[in-house]
This record gives sequence, C-alpha cells and structure tokens, in this order.
Amino acid sequence: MPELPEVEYTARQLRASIVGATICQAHVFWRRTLGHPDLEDFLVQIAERRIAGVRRRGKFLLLDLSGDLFLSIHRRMTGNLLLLPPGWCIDTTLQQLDPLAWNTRGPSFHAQNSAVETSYSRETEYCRLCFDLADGRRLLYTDPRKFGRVGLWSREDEQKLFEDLGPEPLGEEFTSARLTEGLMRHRIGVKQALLNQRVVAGVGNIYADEALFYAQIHPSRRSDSLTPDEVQLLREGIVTVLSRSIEHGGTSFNDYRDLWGEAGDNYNHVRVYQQDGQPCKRCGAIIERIMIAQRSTHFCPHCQPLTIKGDQ
DNA sequence: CTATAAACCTGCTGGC
DNA sequence: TGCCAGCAGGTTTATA
Repeated sequence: MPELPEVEYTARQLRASIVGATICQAHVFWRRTLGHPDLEDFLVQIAERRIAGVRRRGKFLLLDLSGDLFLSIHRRMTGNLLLLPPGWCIDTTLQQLDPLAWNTRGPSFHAQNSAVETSYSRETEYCRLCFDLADGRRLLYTDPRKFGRVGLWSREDEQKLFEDLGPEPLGEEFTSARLTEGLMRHRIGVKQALLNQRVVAGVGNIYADEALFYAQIHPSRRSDSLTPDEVQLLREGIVTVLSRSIEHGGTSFNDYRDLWGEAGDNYNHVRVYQQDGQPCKRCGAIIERIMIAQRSTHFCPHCQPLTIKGDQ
C-alpha cells in the first residue's frame, strides 16, 4: 500500500521526468476514480495544461498545473502511477461503445517496440486514468481495486482540501510537542492514533508498526499514556522508518510499483511488518500478529511490552 | 469522544 | 481441479 515513502518516491521520480511537459488530453476509464470535478469539466479543463511542479502532502501526490490548477492523486490501497515512453497505443480494437464501461481490467496497451512491452505490459493492466503528454509519453493511473481518487482543483481549494491533515512527519513542524498534542487528545490505542491522518500525515499500517517497534512501544498502549521520553522516541522512530524507506524506494509487499513499474526494496528492511512467526531482529523473540481496529498489527512481545519497564 | 460496521473493490488463499 | 467464503486495508460515512 502506498504510504508516505511510496508517494514521496514517486513524486521525486515525477519531478525529475515530467515537470515542464504538457498534458494534451486525458482519458477516463472508470468514472468513480475521478473524484472532482465531473467528467465533462475535467476533460475540458485538463487539456493543454503544462505541468509546473510536483508536490506531496501526506499520502496525496500533487501535480501543479498552469492556470492555477492542480491534480490531487490519492492511491489508497492499490493505485500506482506509470510513465510510458512514446510509442504506446491504447488498444482500440476492444474499445467498447461506452468509454466508461471498462470494468475489471481496463483497456489494453501495446507498444510498437515489443522489447519495451514485456517490461511494462503487466503494469498497464487496470488503467483507470490516462494522461497523454504532448511529447508522446503517457502517464497512467492504474488501480486494480479502484479505491484511489484523482481530483482536479483550483489553487484556492487547496487549504480546505487539507485542513484536516496533521503535520508532515519529515517537515520542521513535526516536533515532539506537536506529536504530544495529537496523542494526548485521544483516549485510544497509540497505533490507532498514528493511523489517524490528523495526528500525523502519511503514516499507514506498515510504518505505524515499524515506528512503534523502533520506539519499543506496544501498539495497544493508550495514546495519552505515553511519557515525554516515549513520545520523543516515537517521533524519532516515525522519521527514521519513513526516511529509510524512501532511500530504499518504498515497500512493495504486493501492489506498490514506482514510476517505471519497479518494486521497492524496503520490504527487505522491515523489522516487524508481516514478520509474524519470525524471530525479532533485536531480541530473537517471535514476532506476533494481532488485530487492532480491524487492521493486522505486528510487534515483538518482548521488546514492546504492555507494562512499562521497571513499573511494579 | 470512542467504537464498530459497512461501503468501496478485486486478487488471492484455504477449505472442502 | 473447482467452487466459494473469507480476508486484506485507507478512508469516509453511518450508527450505537
């Protein structure tokens, strides 16, 4: 699942490859993927826009466009971006009468150069949205499960769009004081608090587990019971695991791919996520898996005890 | 405020 | 081998 590191890594790749390019037109293959505005306005407004910049806010990828517009892309569970070199065609032989009637698979893509095709063709399945660039390249939004959302907004909409998002964990605003404020406001488990995007933006299931392991805090600990030292360590853990994953190109357990269709390497570096049954890398105890708020949660029962060390 | 569940979706896994 | 139930999870919305 794309969380902050995966979105950041994609943003960096996009920044190096498509800033300055022009979108000549867009295709929509699944109506609900487009969250805003309606289809007709979207197709008219997106045409002939220059891509002026690429940003990220939490798990949102943002493309700044000419004319004070921007695209927001939230990939949710299985969404990916794929940049195809020139020479790729959308297969029209299977084109249906209703352009929005592509259900499970999305349209097929084929390349003139078959050698290029083999490395990309798997990733072109499940295309929900396609941006045709003036230089012949195509930017695809793919999403098997269709949970992700793409929106086109004007500059003035931005503040309202993100008013509920918490601090950026890799920004200067993410201080221990700020994290404390978010944690103390809730009387819920600390893992649940970390998944709340108002507490900190961009942390999802993988990095919540990894950060709690780093700080040696049990995921079920009440968020308002953490000591100042624990909060500080947790802040450090969040920054560390997110930064480390960006360096490794993100975590690919199932669906995440980068702009070129490549898997990220960070799954080789996780400490607890999906490591249940394996020995803890710190102490050797067996990693456990429990359910917290309907999400699988992985932790080391020895390194992350529920009772505070030295207490009683 | 907190908790729970359903909805959105499809690929995958495990049981029979 | 094949069918089917159940699971996975980010976010929103509804309900208790």
